[in-house]
Formats: sequence, structure tokens, C-alpha cells
Amino acid sequence: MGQTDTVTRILDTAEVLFAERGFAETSLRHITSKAKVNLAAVNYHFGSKKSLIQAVFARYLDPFTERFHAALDELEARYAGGVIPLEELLETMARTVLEVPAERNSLKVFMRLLGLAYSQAQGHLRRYIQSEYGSVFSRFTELVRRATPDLPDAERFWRLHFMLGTVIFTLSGLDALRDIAEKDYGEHVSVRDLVRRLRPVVVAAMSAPLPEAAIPAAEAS
Amino acid sequence: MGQTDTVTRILDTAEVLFAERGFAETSLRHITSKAKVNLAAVNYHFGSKKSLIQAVFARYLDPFTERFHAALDELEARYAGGVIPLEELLETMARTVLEVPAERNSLKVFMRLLGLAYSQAQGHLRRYIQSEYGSVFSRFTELVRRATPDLPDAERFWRLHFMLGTVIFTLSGLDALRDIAEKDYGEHVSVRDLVRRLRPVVVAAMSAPLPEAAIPAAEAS
DNA sequence: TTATATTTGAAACAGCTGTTTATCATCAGG
DNA sequence: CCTGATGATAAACAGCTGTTTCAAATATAA
Repeated sequence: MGQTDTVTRILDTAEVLFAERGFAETSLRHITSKAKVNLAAVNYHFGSKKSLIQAVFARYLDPFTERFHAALDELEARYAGGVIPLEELLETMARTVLEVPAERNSLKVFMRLLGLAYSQAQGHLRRYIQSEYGSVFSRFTELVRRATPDLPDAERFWRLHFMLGTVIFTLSGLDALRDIAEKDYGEHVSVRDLVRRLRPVVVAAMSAPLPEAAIPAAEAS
Repeated sequence: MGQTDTVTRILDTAEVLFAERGFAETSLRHITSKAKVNLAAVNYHFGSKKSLIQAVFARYLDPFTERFHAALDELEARYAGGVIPLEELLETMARTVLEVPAERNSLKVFMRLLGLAYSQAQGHLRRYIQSEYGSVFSRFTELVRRATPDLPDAERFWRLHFMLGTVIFTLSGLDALRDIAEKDYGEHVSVRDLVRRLRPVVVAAMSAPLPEAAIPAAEAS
């Protein structure tokens, strides 16, 4: 039982329980007992529950941002100076998202955590993720901007978040949806299947016609 | 201070706090103190915290299902026997969703609650909503099926959930997104604006080309 | 080895959780 | 008036929460 073994076991157990039940609903005692680790170990190694939550995210997001930056570097080099097509950008992001947790075969956990990060109150989490990993997202959106020059900035902003919602919602609730789909359509759906289905939808959504001009609300409607 | 005034004040306060902080993070004491109501009143009138949560949803979903059924009745009558176009179906759903909470100008709360219902663990909530309000959704999807006869059943199932994710994710995280959009693009976004932007995206997503056929995973990839 | 730091362990801490109990006020119908 | 039911109130309940404390164990370095 090495020195950092305790840390790893806490993280491994915590991420699963967090993904299953949320942050507030998961107690440190639940984590430590399931991880067969002393209760005080969490506060000793991580300082607080909040820091533990952030550490769980960092273990996914650190390698993700590293790989994603590298992949974007490679992409920019390949299209030296030119514009990277939207499909390539989306494809690269999808590939990176799939790669990272594959090392611990836990894409489901990763996606569920991302969903929780957005939906749970936990203001500290959103702030932490934004300040720590916001720059990769900015770089990506800037490349998307160049790939979709006809889209007004605000429209692109909203559509990117529409698609973020699609992906996170679907993949974080994947187990429940998969059960229904399997029962109703007798079809087993893998994550790669889902990504395959997502691709044309996302592309179509991003290149949809612009909405009709806003109608200024009448004084008395 | 009438007889059911306490009940209403509990519900009004609870829905706001639940929407802001989630269910587990909102204590009964927080609700009752802010509602200026005795702590025991919750258990007296609702029985338990779980039942209070369900009551909060029922106050939105009961009028919603009633109006939505009525709207679909009217729509089916108008297209007597024929197929209702997809745009009409989406339009009707959007209108009904917007109408219901408008009476208490709290669409944001309504959407946030829906988002929580999906993302929070709270298994009892999903089961409650499914068993109590699942039939409206079934009726709607059946009409969508007739409106999109070329779409394979499984594909339509997934795309509907993609779009559900888009809407719930966007509208439930609306405040945060709106702040960013306003800061970056100096543009104030109303909910009706957002619905206007959503329309072409949803239509395009539902009518996107089918994904390329699945590639059976090679034995050794 | 001894000395020093790092990591575990069991127990206790104060505070908050949902729920229950028992007492009190209010108001209806007889 | 009295009676009985309904609702409000304060207090207590047992249980769980994150965190701290301090002693024991272990590893590291000299």
C-alpha cells in the first residue's frame, strides 16, 4: 500500500459516486468507507470536500486540455494559415473527448461529471473550471468563428451552447436513455454509435438558416 | 392569513430555492424561514420533503399537460385525419411551454426545475414525472413520428432527446449564459429571442441527413 | 541505529438535516 | 356556552454532515 495509493483510491471512488449521486448527495464517509480509507484521509490529502471535487475534475480535464491543445496545434499546422473546416474541428474535439477517459474506460463518468458541473449549484466548480480551463474553449471557439464566417457572433455563441447542451445532456443521461432505446427499438447503442448519430445533427444545427429578424415587442401587445 | 395561504407560500418559496440551489442543497429550514412559516408546516401539509418536491413539479406540470393536450386536440382537429407538419408541432409545444409559467412569470424556474429533474440523482422524481406525465410525451412523439415518416424510429428517438437536451440545457442555465452573451455581444436576450433562435436549429437538426451506416467494429481494431 | 517527517487511525467536535411530539390558538357547528 | 377539528407553534429527536484533534504507525534521512 504505497504512499499515493490512498489518494488514487479516494479519487477513483469519489468520481464514481459523484457521477452516480451528485456532490451534495455523496458524503465523505460514503466515499472513504467504500474506498477502504480512513475518513480523515480526505481532509489530509485534499484539504476539503470542495478541493476533492476540483481534483476529480482536474484528473480528467488536465490531460484533456493538453491533448486538445496538441490536436489543435496539429490541425493548424496542417491547414497552415488557412481556415480549418467546421467538420474537422468538431471531429477533433469529439476524438479528444473520447480518447481521454478511454484510458480509464469511464467516458460515462466524465460526461456525467460535466453535466453536474453545469447543472448543480456548486458555484465554486463553474468558477474553477472557467478560470482553469477556459482558455482551451476560447481557442476552440475562435477557430469555429473562422470556420463559420457567415454566422453572426451572437448566433454562433448560442448555437455552440445549444450543441453543448445536446452533447452533455445526452451523454450524461446516457444510461437511462440507452435503456429506453434498447427496450423500445431493440438496438444496443454504443457511445461511438451516438457520436456517429450526433455528427450530422450538430453540423446541420450549426449551418441552419438564420432565424427571422426579431420583432420588436409592441408597447402594448 | 387564510387556510391554504401557508401551502402557497411554501410552494412559492420552495420552487425558487430548489431552482437556485438544487434539492439536496436546499433545507426545509431555509424554505420555511424565508417563507415565514413554521418548520413543521412542511411535514404537516406535504408529509415529507420528497412529496414537497413532487408538489412543486405538479403545480407546473398539471396545467402544462392540460393545456398541451388541449392544444394537440385543436391541432388534430384542424388537420383532421391528415399529418400535422413538424413545424406546427414544435411551435405548439414551444407556445405551451411559454404560456404556462408566464402566469407566474417564472419560466426560468420552470426550466431549471426540469433540468434538475433530469440531472439530479433523485430517482423518485424521474419515476414520478414519468408515471404521472409520460402519456403527454408519448402522444407528442407519436405525432412527431407521423410528421417525419422518413426518419427511422431509433434515429427520431435520439434526435428528439438531442433537442430536449438543447432546450433544457440552454434554458435552465439561461442566467449564466445570458450574462456572458450580454457582456461579450452587448445584446440583451429575452426568452422569446432564444426561442426564435432555437426554431431553425431544431428544425435543421430534426431534418439533418441520416448518419453514414454504422461500421461494425473490427475484431481487433 | 537515531532522528525527523509523512501518513494513518479512532474519536470527538459543533452544526445542520428531516421528522415527530406535544402544546396552543383558531374557528366551526351543536 | 361548549365540543371537536384544523392549523400553527416551539421544542426536541436521532442521525448524519464536514472538519479537527492528537496519538500511533510508518516511511525517509542522517
